[in-house]
Amino acid sequence: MIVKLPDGRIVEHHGPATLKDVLVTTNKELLKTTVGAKLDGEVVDFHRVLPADANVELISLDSPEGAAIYRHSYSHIMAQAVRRLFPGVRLAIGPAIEDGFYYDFDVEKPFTPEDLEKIEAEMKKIVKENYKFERLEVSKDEARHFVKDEPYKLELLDEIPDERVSFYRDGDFIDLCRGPHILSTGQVKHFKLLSVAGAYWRGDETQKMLQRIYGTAFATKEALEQHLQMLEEAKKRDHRKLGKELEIFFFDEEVGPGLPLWFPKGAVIIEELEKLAKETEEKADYLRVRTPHICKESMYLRSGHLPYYQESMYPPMEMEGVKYYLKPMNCPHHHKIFAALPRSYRDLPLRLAEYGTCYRYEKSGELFGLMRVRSMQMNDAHLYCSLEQFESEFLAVCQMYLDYFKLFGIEKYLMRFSTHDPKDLGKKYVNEPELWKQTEEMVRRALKSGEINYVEVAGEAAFYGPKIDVQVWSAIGREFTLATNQVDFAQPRRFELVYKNAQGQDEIPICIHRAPLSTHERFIGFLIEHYAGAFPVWLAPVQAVVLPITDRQHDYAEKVLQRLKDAGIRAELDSSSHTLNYRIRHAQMQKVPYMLVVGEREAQNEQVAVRLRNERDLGAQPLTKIIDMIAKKIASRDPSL
RNA sequence: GCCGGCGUAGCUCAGCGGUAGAGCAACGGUUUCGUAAACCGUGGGUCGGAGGUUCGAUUCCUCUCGCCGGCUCCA
Repeated sequence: MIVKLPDGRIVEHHGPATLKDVLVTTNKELLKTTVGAKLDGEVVDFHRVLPADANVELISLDSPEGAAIYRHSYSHIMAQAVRRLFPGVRLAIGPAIEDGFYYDFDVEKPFTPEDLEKIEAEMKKIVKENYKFERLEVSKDEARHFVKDEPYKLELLDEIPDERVSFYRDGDFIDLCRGPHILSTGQVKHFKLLSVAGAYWRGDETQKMLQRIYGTAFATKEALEQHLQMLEEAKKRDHRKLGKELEIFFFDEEVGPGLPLWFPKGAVIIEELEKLAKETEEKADYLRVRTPHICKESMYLRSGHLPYYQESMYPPMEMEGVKYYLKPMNCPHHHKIFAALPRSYRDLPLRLAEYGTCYRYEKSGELFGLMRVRSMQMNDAHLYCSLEQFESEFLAVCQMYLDYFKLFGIEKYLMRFSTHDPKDLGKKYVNEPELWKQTEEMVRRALKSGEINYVEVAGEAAFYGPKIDVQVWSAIGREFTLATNQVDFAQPRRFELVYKNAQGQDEIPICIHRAPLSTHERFIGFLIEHYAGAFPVWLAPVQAVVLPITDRQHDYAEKVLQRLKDAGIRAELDSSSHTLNYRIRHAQMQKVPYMLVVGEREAQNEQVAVRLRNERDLGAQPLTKIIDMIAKKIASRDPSL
């Protein structure tokens, strides 16, 4: 047997053995820092008897695979503690997740924060008691007998195809589990329970709600502390906190949940984003349109929104016996614009764009600051094209995302190709099985030809077609779809959209829905966190603040302010009677990119002393030069100061 | 929508069965200052809302609204 150690050295062992046997005889030290091994890509633990010809690579505690193993072990330790403290509990599932673990429990009374403390204390005991994790393999029948009082485990067992299944035991606790696990409960000592929350069994809202406890664990005390501190830091860049502090947006109880109000500073950011979108779309030959916020019921019956999207729509208002709905999407209105004129193949691709205002009745518990709201303005456009044009149109849209992301410095994102799940046809998705297959294949081909990295997820498509979603994460780690690029084969048919092809025959166009800049709400929510409130100059609500040192420079400061404004720079003058230090601190906390200090010397020489938001001091500079510099940064949307 | 937690001044928070307090902010005055908090003073709250228990409720109970952590769902 060949064992590759984390430092690259190789250890040989003769005959079959468990990993533990090998390490005990060759390198006992490694028993402390190794949590398992990789055997032909499969992760195995200490307990597996490995064949004589095995070629394994050790997994150390500090590797990502190692972390997943000990975190999973911690979900067992937590379940063990819960079982000791709440004997009537029924166990559901307990996996490792990114940065931690959870376990779902069915308990009579939901856990309180005090319960969490008790559970944590009990877990510490279990860690100290240092039980070995033992693997037991049994037949399914034996397994059923083992878990006869655990309804959730029985359900899980029924779904395991294998004839034999494994259990893991540590001390007084045993759980159905594939493994692998750490050597013993004392091998990793640093953990913390973070929160309790309700969670439906199998994530299905028709099923029973269980109690989920989240926790985190790390190989070292330092790593745990660092992680906890990172969580604290993340809270500081939470857009809900910064949004109010920087006077960007707020919510008002009386206006309603999920209905943000934008302060003037927020409106500035919106205007800048719209300017960017208009410029970009104009270059790409998009045409702007405008549509009303409501429409009659009949249009949403035709579009398919009413059968497939109704639960996300505000209830209708009735006038003169006709029902009107607030629009949850802009597409039907745009389809009407396509249909309003006779279209020829020469008109295609036709790209209709609008920052459309939509309203969606999101369930109250789903609302989340600006990231999930009920009123939103979408960076929307619908591209109508022929089958032949599809690929290049689709890829051009993907390229547009990537260009935007580069501009904003967005590096951490995931392109997700969302396809339909055939079992939901007619329920979540329009019932066109063949068209679904064809369209999805078309998108797959386009993605491959464009060499775009993506993951494919079934069951996440829009009701009218597959889509590419760009996933990002909020400061506190919640995942959101930022941009979206969707293919629609259903609505063009339903709206009877046609164009005359070169042979003079009617053809149905394909429609691409796209929103690379997401909605103003979600995009700005995301940007606030992405920049931690320190927007690049072109987006900063206040780009420069003029700070006269004393009242004697007031006139000159006014002049500087005027010159800045004349150059199109959003500038303010802070001539309040606070000390200079105070005013600098204030500007700094408002994340104003440029602080222009003017004292006696600057006033005499037509200069300003420039302090940057990043605390760099450019010293005294000619006013003209600085104005020129800032104006250039704005015009080129330069991310640097 | 579901499970749990929380709502006290603009913000961060203290208090608690006898009708409210701090710091910062705001406002007034003094200060005129060279790169992250000058000094003094003043005002500000139907303690989220409604009902109940009580001689008396911000405090205890019920309902309701909103927010937060998740689940589900999504731009």
